[in-house]
This record gives sequence, structure tokens and C-alpha cells, in this order.
Amino acid sequence: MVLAAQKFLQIYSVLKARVESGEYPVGQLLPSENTLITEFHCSRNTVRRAIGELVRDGYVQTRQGWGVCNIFHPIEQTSYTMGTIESFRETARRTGQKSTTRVESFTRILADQALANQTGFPVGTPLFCLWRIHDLNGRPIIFNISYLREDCMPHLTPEIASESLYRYLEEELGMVIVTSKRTITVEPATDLDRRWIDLGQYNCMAVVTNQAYNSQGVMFEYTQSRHHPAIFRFQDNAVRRPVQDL
Amino acid sequence: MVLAAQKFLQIYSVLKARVESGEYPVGQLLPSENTLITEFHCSRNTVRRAIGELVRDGYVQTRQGWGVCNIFHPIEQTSYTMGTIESFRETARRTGQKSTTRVESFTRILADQALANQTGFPVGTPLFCLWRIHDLNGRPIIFNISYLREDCMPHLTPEIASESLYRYLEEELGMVIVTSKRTITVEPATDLDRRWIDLGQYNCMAVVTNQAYNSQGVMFEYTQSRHHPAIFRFQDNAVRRPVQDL
DNA sequence: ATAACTCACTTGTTTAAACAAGTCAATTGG
DNA sequence: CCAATTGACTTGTTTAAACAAGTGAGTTAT
Repeated sequence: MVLAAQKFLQIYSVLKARVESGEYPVGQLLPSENTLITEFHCSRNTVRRAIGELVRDGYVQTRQGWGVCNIFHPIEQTSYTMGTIESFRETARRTGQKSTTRVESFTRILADQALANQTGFPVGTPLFCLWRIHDLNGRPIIFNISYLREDCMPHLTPEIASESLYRYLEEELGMVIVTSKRTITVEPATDLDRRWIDLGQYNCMAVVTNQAYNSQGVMFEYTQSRHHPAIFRFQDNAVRRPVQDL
Repeated sequence: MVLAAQKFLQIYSVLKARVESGEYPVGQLLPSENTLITEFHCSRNTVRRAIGELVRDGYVQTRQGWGVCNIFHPIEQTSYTMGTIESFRETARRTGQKSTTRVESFTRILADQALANQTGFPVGTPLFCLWRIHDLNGRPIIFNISYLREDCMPHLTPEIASESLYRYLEEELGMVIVTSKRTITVEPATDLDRRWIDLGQYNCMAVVTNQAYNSQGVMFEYTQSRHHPAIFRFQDNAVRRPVQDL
């Protein structure tokens, strides 16, 4: 039951495709849980789990006593999708654009107090420091500053880094990347930014700070992605939960 | 079982507090599901649901065959929390800052083609158009442009809007706000922005576009929140899900 | 010594059942 | 005619059980 995707993911995919294709009209109700149970030959919990994922995606909305309402609106092609971790390369491939990455600097350092405060690595941690430029359709648009724990990837090279870093970590090292904490801010452009990115009239960068944890709960990556503001776009679906101060 | 919060939320709150207080040390495992079951006198599903919420919050991380690892790091005080919908007023109160809101303009319009394209409202929809300024500690920092469906809140007044709009909708009208789609972009500052917000050296705004849906699946609000870039900060926890192209 | 296996533990998935609670239309009672 | 009730539907919460599958330590067989 691992080669074939889990049942709830299969059902999720089918329902998602139907919503996207318009098979379930926007603004109307999906079939009830009972109907879906008989269609997919599964338990109610499994149907509910699939629907729960669609809710998280902002595709549908549930209402007790009423049903599951389709609220799908096509998203912008160029946007990031939040709620999942997606690399630059994956986003570019999904949106059908041509992306390249080049390494501008690759050094080894120890985390000093200032860097420890900024990143959250313990003082003295051996780190790779990596500067990369991402081009989209031939134009540089993202300046990437990464700090990577050396003890998690001792044999990292600039060649590997210019390929997909995440593919290397996952496929070669068998590392499972589980959680990623992201912060979005807007910061004044630095000289380093302008050295590579043509900002035109803008004097700011959209900065995504990313802290990634492996399956052992160790933070192995701290990356600042400094985006050209004109191409930056982040999308998210929020579900309001009851406010509770227990 | 509705006055007393649901069981899984109670357990969630207790575990969350323990993680935040350091009762469960960072980097170590939480008690196993079985241990928690006996402590809370509940079923395994209920414990798992509580833990699932902590995972979504980026507080803990699970690993099959191993356990639940505490990866909590205190978040920035001034940051938004994604994954939940929180109003400006709620955020300010949570972070202990003094906030005020004033209405600069309150008009009624019909959605024309351009506005329909921008917002997603059907052409001809009667709308309230609302300009608000949010002050934090006496300084204007957010310029808010809202379009609100008139038929969802016929008796809206500027006085209500200067109070909490969401409180009015929820408590007075009984409207349940369920889903909210947000997009974050960085845009050049306009003359309208500069009329109210002192940007200093910056020439951009951090823009959060928000589309809110009520429980009937109707989009009733489209709001552009144009933030002073220096105080803007958005935080999020992403969980990597298996990529699957069924 | 080491490789393979076993075993006790962990979390992950799925099913089944019961009851709570919201919604809406039809029916009933005044 | 209108208000209240009923009843059939919906989703929401919780329990219980079974099996799958990953982890790591200890044991066994070679």
C-alpha cells in the first residue's frame, strides 16, 4: 500500500481534477460524503480526509448540515504555492518557464555569534556558505544566500549546488525534508543585490527566509532568497479556526 | 460538547503550552501516542489529530517508527501568523501594540469590467468601496482598500467600518468567515500611498490581497492591504507533501 | 566479528460505528 | 396564515480495532 498511493490521496486527486476541470460547477455543492463513499468504495473517514486536503488548498469549503461547496478559482500561473515546499526549479517547471542556476560563491565558515543570532545555528557550527543566482528566461531575478550544515552533507560541491540542491539531498543522501519555516519581508536593496539583479526603479527586494529541518528535527539549511519585487508573488489559502485561549 | 471545546483542541492546547514553555525540551521526542492516550483518556485518533495541528503550526515533526520531535523556536512578536485568518486588530492585540483605524473614504459603486477583472466580483455587483488607514502606536502604516458586497451587509456604515469590520460581520450579522485567499506582492508606491504613509527612503509597498468567502461560498470581500515595507513580516510553516501527478 | 534476523516499539492508513449538531423542507398545529 | 415541530438529510467529533510500515536494539547464526 505504499507503491500505489494512499487511498485518500487517490480520491483527493480525482476530486481535485474534477474541480479544476469544471466537472463540479463553481459555487455549487459537491456530492455528499455518502455519495462519494459508494463511488470510491471506501470509508467515510477516507473521503473526509481527501476533502480536508481540498479545503486546505482553498478548492472547496465545508459547512455543517449543508455540504461541500466548490469555491475554486484558477490561480496565477507564476505564483508560488504555499502550504507545500517547492523549490525554485520545481516552480519553474510547473509554470513552464526556463530556469538556470549558477553558483557565484562557495565557501566554508564557522557560525559566529552574529550569524548564530540571525540563522539559529549554534555558534561554531561548520557551514557551507553558498551564493547562487537564479535566472528566469535568461534574466537574473533571485539572489540566494544559503547556509548549510556541513555535517549533514559533507561532500557538497559547487557542481552539485548548481544542480538542484534538494534533489541531491533527497535522492543521493536519502534525507527527508519535512518542515520548513518561511518568513517574508521587504528589505532595502544592497550593493550585493544590485551587483547581479537589475532592479530598474525599485529600491527594495522581496526576501523569503527559509529554515528547513530534516527528519531528525535538525535545521540543516538557512536560506535567504532575495527576489526581484516585480516578479515576486506568494499565494496562500487560510482557513479560519476558532480563536481559543485555553 | 460544543460549549466545552472539542477534546482534540483541548489536548492541542495543553501540548502547545508545554512545547512553548519548554516542558518538552526542544530537539527531543514528545511522549508516544500511547502515553498521551493514557494521560488524556482518549482515543488514538484524538491524540493524533491534536499532534497533526502542532505539525501544521511547525511546533513538532513526526517520523514513522521513531516519534514526535519538538522543533519549536519562538516566533517573531510582530509577525503575522499564516494558516489562520487574523485581522489587523487581532494581530495588534496579540502583540500588545496600540492600534487605531480611521476611514478616509466610504463610497458605493458598481463593479465595472476593470474592477471585475481585478477583484473577481461579477460585473455590475453593487459594492461598498472603503479606504482605511491603520495606525500602529500612532504612526500610519497600512493603507487598506476594500470592496465589500452590498447585498451581504446592507447596513454597513463608516462608523462600523472604523470599528472592527470582522467583528460586525461575525457577531452582528452572524456571518461565518471560512476561507480566505491571500496573495503577497511588492508594488511601487503610488501617490495615494504617499498621501498617508510616510515611506522614508522606500519606494515600494508590501501588498496583501485578500479574498474572503462566507459560509455560502460567496466572495464578499476583496481587500488590498498596502503595508509599510519596514514593518511588514509574514510567517508560515510548510510541510512537504509527496509530489504526485496522478 | 559480522551479517541477518527477531522483537518490541514507534507512527501511518483504513475501516466501522455511534452520536452530536446544523440545514432545510414538509408537515402539523394553532 | 403563520409558527412550531418533525424528519430526512448534511457535516463534525470521538471511539475502537486492525493492519502496514519504519526504527533501533538485542539476539542469533554463520
